Amino acid sequence: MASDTDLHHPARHDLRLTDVLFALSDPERLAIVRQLSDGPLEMAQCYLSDPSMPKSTKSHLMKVLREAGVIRNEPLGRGRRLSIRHDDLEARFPGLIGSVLGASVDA
Amino acid sequence: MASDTDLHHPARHDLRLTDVLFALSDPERLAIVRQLSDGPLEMAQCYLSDPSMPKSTKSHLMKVLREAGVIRNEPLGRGRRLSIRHDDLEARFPGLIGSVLGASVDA
DNA sequence: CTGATAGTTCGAATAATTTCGAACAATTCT
DNA sequence: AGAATTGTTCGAAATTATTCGAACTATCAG
Repeated sequence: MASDTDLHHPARHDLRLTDVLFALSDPERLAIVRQLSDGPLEMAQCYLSDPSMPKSTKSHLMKVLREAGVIRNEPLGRGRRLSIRHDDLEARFPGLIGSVLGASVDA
Repeated sequence: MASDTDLHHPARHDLRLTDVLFALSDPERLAIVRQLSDGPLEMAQCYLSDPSMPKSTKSHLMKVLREAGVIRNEPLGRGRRLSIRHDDLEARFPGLIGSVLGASVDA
C-alpha cells in the first residue's frame, strides 16, 4: 500500500521562504544540497565533510532540509533516495535555488 | 575625522553565502531587508512587526544583517542610514538577493 | 551647556539548534 | 529465520541565538 507511514513533506504552497533560507544556511546542509544538484542520490552516497559524523546527526540534517521543503526523501531499497524539490522551489521562489547552487563554493 | 571608530562591514570578498542566508532566514530581518529594497532608509523609519520591540533588539537585528554583509549601516545626522549592499551581493551571489526579494511575501 | 533623540554595547536570562548514543524499524542477503 | 545494512526517532547534553534592560556615545536643538 501507499507509504502513508512515511516521512512528511510539506506541500508546495506551504513552503516558507525563511525556512528554506534557514535550511540552506548551514554549511553542511548546503554541501548536501550541492551534491544533489547533479541529480538524486542515495543517502549512503551522500558524503559529509566529517566522515565520522554519527548517522543520527546526518539524519537530522536531512530532516531539516526535508521539513523546509528543500529535499525529498523517499525509501529506495533498504536505503533512501534524496532529491532536490526543484519544481516546487522554482514555483514558489523563482531563481532562488539556482542562485544558491550557482554561487561559488569557496570561503 | 574619518569614521574609523565606526561599525565594521565585511569586505565583498569576505562575504559568506551561509551567513547571508542565515541573516535572511529570520522573518523580522527579512522584513527589514524588504523595506530597504525600495532604497536606503533611516533606521528610525524602518519599522518592525512589533512596534514595542526594544531598541537593543532592533539594533541586534541590524547587526546580524550588517555582519553578514547584507546591509550597510552608516551614520547620518543623529541616526543611521541603512541600505542593502546590492553591488557586493550581486557580485558574489548573482541573482540571490533579487530572488529573495522577488519572492511573494505571504506565509 | 542642557535636554532630547537615535543607536550601540554589555551582560544575563531564555529559547532554539545541534550533537550524540541508544533503541527501534525496514529491507536485503545467506 | 538470522545477521547485516540503512536510516529514523528519542532524550539528554552542549552549543548558539535571541531578547531585554541598563549604561554609554554621539548628534542636534535651544
